[in-house]
Amino acid sequence: MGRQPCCDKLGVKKGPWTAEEDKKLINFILTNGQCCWRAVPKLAGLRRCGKSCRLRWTNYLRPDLKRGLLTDAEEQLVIDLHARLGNRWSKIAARLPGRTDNEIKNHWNTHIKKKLLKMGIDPVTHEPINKQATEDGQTPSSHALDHQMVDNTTNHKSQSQQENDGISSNSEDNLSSSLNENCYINDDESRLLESICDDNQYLLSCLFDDETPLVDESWKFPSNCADQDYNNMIGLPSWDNNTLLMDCQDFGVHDFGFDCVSNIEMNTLQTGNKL
DNA sequence: AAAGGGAGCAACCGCACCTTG
DNA sequence: CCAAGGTGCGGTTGCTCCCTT
Repeated sequence: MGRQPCCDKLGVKKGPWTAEEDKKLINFILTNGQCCWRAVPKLAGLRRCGKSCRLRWTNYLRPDLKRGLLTDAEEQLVIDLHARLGNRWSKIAARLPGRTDNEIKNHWNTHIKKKLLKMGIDPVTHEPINKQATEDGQTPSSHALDHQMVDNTTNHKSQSQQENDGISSNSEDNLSSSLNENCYINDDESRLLESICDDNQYLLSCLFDDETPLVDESWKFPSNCADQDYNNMIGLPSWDNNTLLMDCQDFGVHDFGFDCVSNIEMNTLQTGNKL
């Protein structure tokens, strides 16, 4: 079909974002909200591709992002979800509030993969490597069957269509019911989830509260202790059931009564914006 | 102290899906 | 129904930092 490039390649800057560019993007999003990424660079005065702006915002500038290494509980959750969902990082990220698909993907490739290999577990199939070798050509275990199911939805490009038809949403978004009622989970996994639960009640509630995508949930700044601390840290007041974005769309940045942008910049700079 | 290599991470690329006219 | 534009996702690249020699 010969699609046009997403942006005019000429005069479009690439590479690491500068603090100035970040500031412009944050200011624009907080003032106008997220809409029409293609138009964002022009309106925000950035010589960047709209895609690049979206990526920068969703992965690094969003005020609800957690930074730093994944906790043990988060890591366990990623492993468990990866066993079920495969490399569908966005789906996995949706169940880890404040984490992005890119971050999880990177963490998986750099840390978890190695960890699993060290433990003798195949990071692709989540089967013990030795066991795999002996079971080659034999009837797959129930867990391996899980992966077949996962792979069937992961690898076929019609997967999102299935989701739209409500097929995949049964296997993913209703993960909780799958976990509890279907043979998706064995005793070991059940115990694992329980341990995750003990470690991080919030994460578990996210895992089993599937009605609302967590990526949206994470915008809400719930008033539990951890989030309160986080809000304080980045200088946000605590709001109940309001999304930051909605507020940002309704009011200009300065209507917040605090310098949100500079706080976010601080957050960004503190967390390794290498410039 | 300097060089080389590896690890980690930010960002880009290309493809596929979704939406709209 | 089809084509084109917009968006999101996963894979990959390349830069930077840190550790080892």
